[in-house]
Amino acid sequence: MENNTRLIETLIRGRDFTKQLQSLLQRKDNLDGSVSVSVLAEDLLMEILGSFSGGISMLSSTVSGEIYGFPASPVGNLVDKSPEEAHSGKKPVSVVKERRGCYKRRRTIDSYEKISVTMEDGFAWRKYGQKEIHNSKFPRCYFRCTHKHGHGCKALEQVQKMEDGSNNYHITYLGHHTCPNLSHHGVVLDFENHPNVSDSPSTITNIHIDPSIKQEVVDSKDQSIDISDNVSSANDVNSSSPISWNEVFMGDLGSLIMRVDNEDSCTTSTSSHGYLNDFLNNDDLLSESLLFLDQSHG
DNA sequence: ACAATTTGACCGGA
DNA sequence: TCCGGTCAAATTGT
Repeated sequence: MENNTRLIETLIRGRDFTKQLQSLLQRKDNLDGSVSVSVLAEDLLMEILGSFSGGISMLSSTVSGEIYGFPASPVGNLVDKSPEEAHSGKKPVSVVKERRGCYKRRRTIDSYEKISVTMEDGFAWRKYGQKEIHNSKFPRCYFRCTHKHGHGCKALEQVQKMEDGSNNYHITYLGHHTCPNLSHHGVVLDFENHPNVSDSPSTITNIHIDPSIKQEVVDSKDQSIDISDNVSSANDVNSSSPISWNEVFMGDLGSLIMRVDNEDSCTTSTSSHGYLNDFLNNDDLLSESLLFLDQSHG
């Protein structure tokens, strides 16, 4: 219960920071020089991301501590290897046996997907695996946050090249960054025109999200996603589905901001800013999102 | 020397 | 048993 209070406080903090960022970005519209503004915005973004990540990880740790849990010392004893074992490519049986049950497969919660022209997203990722996927032309690459050890950050990323002939990547994010220094490695807000969104003078370009991005929450197999449909409809103002609150929480805030900005740049008739404003101004929606989080983790 | 990546084996859910 | 996610030794890069 005390945790819930802390969680709410944390999320409210995040909302307040987002309000500040919003007014900052609005102020930016009236300014031509945006260097100091973008620095401020970057700091605010860090605060926001920290608040949301903190709240989410609080919830994760209290409700389902094992979701992302890895055992502290999963590895078998390699010191006892005989010289023969050490030189053969094969691992000794004892080592293999001690690895049994050494990790738990994560559930497919706290994930969201997006399509992007680049794998670069401002976070520092380290590749830890690659797999050929059945019936897929391209392998899937597995990344974890570089700060997994330093800060215990449990964020994971899966990247697979799309088979539709484009050079887009299908990126799945699992978990949230809890490392504190995320945006200093490339998530920089600048407000120069992006070639693909030249209509908007206030486009955040250095977060790698393309205007065609459409993100979805995926928490069950039944919610299969036709990526190509989503990409095509993302630029269709009439079919563009409203962002939902679970998307707000499941996605990273950079994507959220890009999406809002993107729809703005597409001069959609329905003000997508409304969704952000709703979140910023409506305490009921905050409670609603908390309820959603509670359910999704239960 | 240390960090990052590659790659084949292991693991568990379906 | 299959398939995809993860581990960790070996290899490569800085």
